[in-house]
Amino acid sequence: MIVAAVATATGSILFLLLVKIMCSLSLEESSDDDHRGGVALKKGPWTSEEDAILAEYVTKNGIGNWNIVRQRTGLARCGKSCRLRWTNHLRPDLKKGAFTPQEQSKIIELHALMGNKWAKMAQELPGRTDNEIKNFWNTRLKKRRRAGLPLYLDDIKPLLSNPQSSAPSAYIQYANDSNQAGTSSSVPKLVFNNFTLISDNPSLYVHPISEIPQKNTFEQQQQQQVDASLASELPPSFQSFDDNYNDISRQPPDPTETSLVSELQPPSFIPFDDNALIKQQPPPTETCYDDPLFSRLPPNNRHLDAIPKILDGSDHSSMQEELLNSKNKENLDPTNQDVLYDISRSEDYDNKGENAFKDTLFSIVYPFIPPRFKRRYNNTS
DNA sequence: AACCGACTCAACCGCGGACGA
DNA sequence: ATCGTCCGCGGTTGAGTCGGT
Repeated sequence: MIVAAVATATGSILFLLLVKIMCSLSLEESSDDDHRGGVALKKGPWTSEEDAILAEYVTKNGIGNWNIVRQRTGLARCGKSCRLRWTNHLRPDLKKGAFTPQEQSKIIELHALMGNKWAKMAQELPGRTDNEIKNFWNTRLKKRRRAGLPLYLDDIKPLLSNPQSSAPSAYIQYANDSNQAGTSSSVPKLVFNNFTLISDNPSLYVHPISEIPQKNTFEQQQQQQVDASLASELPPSFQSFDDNYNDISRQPPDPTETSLVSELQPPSFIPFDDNALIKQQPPPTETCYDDPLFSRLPPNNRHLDAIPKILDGSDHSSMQEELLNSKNKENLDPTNQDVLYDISRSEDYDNKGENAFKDTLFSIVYPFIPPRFKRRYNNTS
């Protein structure tokens, strides 16, 4: 009997303790909100009536102390839900509709600088919410990952602030820079030395190896038929390289190589989307080539180290030598030369190894790889 | 017309920082 | 120093929509 009474009392105490703990937990915001003050709180989409109540309250009382909104208005919504609804939908300064191309470019640029800092990014895009930006980015991320496309110039992003690079393609400008005085922004700005984004063309990225066209047999046959007519339309860099290559190796071509000529055509892409860029400064003059600091190709030629990674590794030294001696390296786009220069001088190159920059390097260097090496790449990939 | 998968986006969740008692 | 509350952030979910079959 006594034992039973003790057991009952102990059980009651434990029960009361449990109830107390449950009650205290229900008052914490993190577990919020379903039953605050004994009233079941509503979840899910807001109705226009709820919107009107909340908007009227905020208009009269201003924002802040969201948890008393329910008490004052009778809304069956928690404070967090009210704040979210106001900031993301009811604020009068919100911009509705899809992101403009300018805004998309800005988001891409900001994400390259600060990562998933949606709220910070939203500060740079007036009228846009962090939620909108986050959704936009995640959608874009999903699409481009599926397509095997890079998100931005990711591989060279670490270079942008590389203090050792004396001739960077771009740098990060902070709000307290002298020439930024007067701006209220606290977010650093990405500044390109020689180029600026055309705002309605957000497709600025380096094409990865995966975008190099992989022709099937039928397409190869078709390609062979049109190769001759296309040859005269090749970009100058390809034509001049082929001329140069022919100058170097005048011996009769190997018949097996001849059959592969159509595979050796330059890829149908431009290493950089030139349409996305406007040149602000004229290309460097020829005298630049003589200046080791501003060599049109990286002086230490580290970019060439990435190439054997893609090839079979047996003949890369001769290919490097050929590339180095190639007269037409002047045809390399000045911007790409800057990128290569930065990459070759980057500490990140040492830290991450060549794989981190492989795609970027290869897309730039590809047009300058002799055809026979391209064939080797095609066979081994 | 029905179904299905992809996509969009509003809303929720959990966490952590700030701040006052 | 500790606790409770508020607030904001980033990640995730799920309902609705759209387009293709």
